Amino acid sequence: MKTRSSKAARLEDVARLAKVSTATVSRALTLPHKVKARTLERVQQAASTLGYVAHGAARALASRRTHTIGAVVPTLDNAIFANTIQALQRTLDAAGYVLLLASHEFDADIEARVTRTLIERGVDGLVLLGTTHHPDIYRMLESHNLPYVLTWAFDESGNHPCVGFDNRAAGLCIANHLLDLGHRRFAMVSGITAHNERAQERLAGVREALAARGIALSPGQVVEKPYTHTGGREGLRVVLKSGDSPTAIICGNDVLAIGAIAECHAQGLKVPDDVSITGFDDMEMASLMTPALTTVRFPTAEMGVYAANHLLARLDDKAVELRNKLPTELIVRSSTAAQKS
Amino acid sequence: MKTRSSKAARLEDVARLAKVSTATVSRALTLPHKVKARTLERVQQAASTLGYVAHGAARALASRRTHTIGAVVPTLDNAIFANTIQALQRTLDAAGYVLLLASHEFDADIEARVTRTLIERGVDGLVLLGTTHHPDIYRMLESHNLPYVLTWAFDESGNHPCVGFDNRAAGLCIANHLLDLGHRRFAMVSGITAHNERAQERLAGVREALAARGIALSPGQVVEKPYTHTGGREGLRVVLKSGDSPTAIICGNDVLAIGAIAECHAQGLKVPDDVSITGFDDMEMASLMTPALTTVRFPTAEMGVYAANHLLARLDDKAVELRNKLPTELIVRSSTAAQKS
DNA sequence: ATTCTTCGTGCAAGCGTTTACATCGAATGG
DNA sequence: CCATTCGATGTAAACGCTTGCACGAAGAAT
Repeated sequence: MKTRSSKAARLEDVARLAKVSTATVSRALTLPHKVKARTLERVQQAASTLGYVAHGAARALASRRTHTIGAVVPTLDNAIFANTIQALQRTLDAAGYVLLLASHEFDADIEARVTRTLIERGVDGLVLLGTTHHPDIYRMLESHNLPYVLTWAFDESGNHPCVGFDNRAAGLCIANHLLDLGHRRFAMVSGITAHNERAQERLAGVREALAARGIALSPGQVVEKPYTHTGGREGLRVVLKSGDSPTAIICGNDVLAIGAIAECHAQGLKVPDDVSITGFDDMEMASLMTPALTTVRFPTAEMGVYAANHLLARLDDKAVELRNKLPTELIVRSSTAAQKS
Repeated sequence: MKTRSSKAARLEDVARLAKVSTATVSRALTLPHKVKARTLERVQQAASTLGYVAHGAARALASRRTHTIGAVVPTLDNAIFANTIQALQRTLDAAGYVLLLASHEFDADIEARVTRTLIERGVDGLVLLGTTHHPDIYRMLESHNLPYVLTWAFDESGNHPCVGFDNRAAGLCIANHLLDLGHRRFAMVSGITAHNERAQERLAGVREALAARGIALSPGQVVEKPYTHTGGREGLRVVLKSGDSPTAIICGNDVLAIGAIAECHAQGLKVPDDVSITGFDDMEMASLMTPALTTVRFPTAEMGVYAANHLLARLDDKAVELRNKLPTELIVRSSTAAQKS
């Protein structure tokens, strides 16, 4: 309350102080090479003494660009998408763009609502996660002619720009690893598969690998739980109770696996001596825990970088490939072991 | 490219279709009770058939409100601030506000830059983390007359609205716990204290508790590392090499502690038999690991909720208390034990 | 010198909303 | 019945910036 900052400075105030027109100030601030060096200096001086901060809304309205990219992710609760978001952030920031983030807790209606909010906020482009989305979302994207890119899944239909990996192959891969170790009694603590093709695909991949060796997963051997530590603990309890006493438990991601291992410890089960446990993702924690987690590494950061660059290129009217499938990698650590006789 | 959505619909288009003025459409959409039921219905019908999405920038320019709150946090890399952000998000969302998030990786200049960007984006309010900020930041806040609130620290000076807790008391508390267990040889793997009063205060609290029992922390017994798992591992190696063979190692937060424990395992040290380790925060992971982590619980989610409500109240011209100090709690688990012999 | 460019700048028309204020018809009160 | 009030709607002026266009000056080409 010391200074009587009656009002924040506007472009006009800067113009007056620098003795030029508002047009020149605008150009000096956004296209510095378009004004003479001396003028530029005067304007910058004026702007700085007034503490001028541009009015984004006015700018957006006039220029029809917000330099904002929106991202809609299922959750911010845990670290699952942290790498991707972080990489997205950094890459956009380096290009002068800001990331607007929204989450929907795996609810399709909320997803549609927050996506709409982002569009309303005027994002120049949108990053979506997965391929399964409310039809309204695709409708809005189209009617606003908004660049977007799907991540964390590869759209086989070819209808959408995307950067992802093969979730099914990942499922195949981890199941084969366990089969090769001699395991024959399996259970899976999957994520919720409804409206989530990533979870569906991983489960399908697991089933496919097992089927190839003549093993089927009965309903009692598959349990769906939210991607939380608690989900992992509960899931483990359920499959243990089912009575098939599995020797290998495939979890839908690392978070579930961490919960499952914690529950094993709580129940006095040794991992991997009594039971092998796997995850998906290879978040940092996977390598730090005891036992360290066997998992499939996903290209989380790469997807963020690619998504950002893809959007930036399109906003710059540059040509870009529309789809990008990145590799995954089996990471064998100490939470899996050969089945003992 | 199927539909020739030449342009997104504007207010005027809706007005024409509903046979009313743009003013009425605007009112129907934002103050439904101000228009007659029949008109309202016509407008809604028209808006929906046109797939109308309001133009946020135009709206913001005219109404001088963006319904956006900005938050500037040190990092999104790990889960440290996840709870607070999540709670903030949810609370704002419930009130029709959107959260705009930015991070600065513990760099004061970047912090000033992104804060400026947020203000430029027209946030109606700002959530900052900690009390130590670039003077430019406080200057901009004032000149724009922007409501803000500091979190994760309690501003003893009383100059700033804040919601936080006593970091020094937390340090005192954990150190006393270890002293009570009989430990006398200490080390601390602190976060980077530069420009970070939270880290400074925790360290100061620890020093104070030790001093009360006649123990001092020599320079070799304190190492500063970034708040990462890797930082924890490296920090542990350093204090181990210092030759004082501490029996208790206080880490600056849970992330550091998790890294430190992983490094202990890697080196064949038993926790807590050979060395006791503690964190700060009580993130979910702390209770899941083996051994489960002794730590001080911070009111992370509560701060998010409070910060949101504080800002919402001020934006609504309601009275609110300006400062709120929340309690912390010592959580004793199995990473600490009495010092043997 | 004269004409043609090029460069730097100013003028002013939007950009799509919101919101005082004006207007008008209907309801109310005397 | 007339005056008054009130509720619903329309009119039009902002909101603060960008940008196409026009213009004059200075340099380049002839």
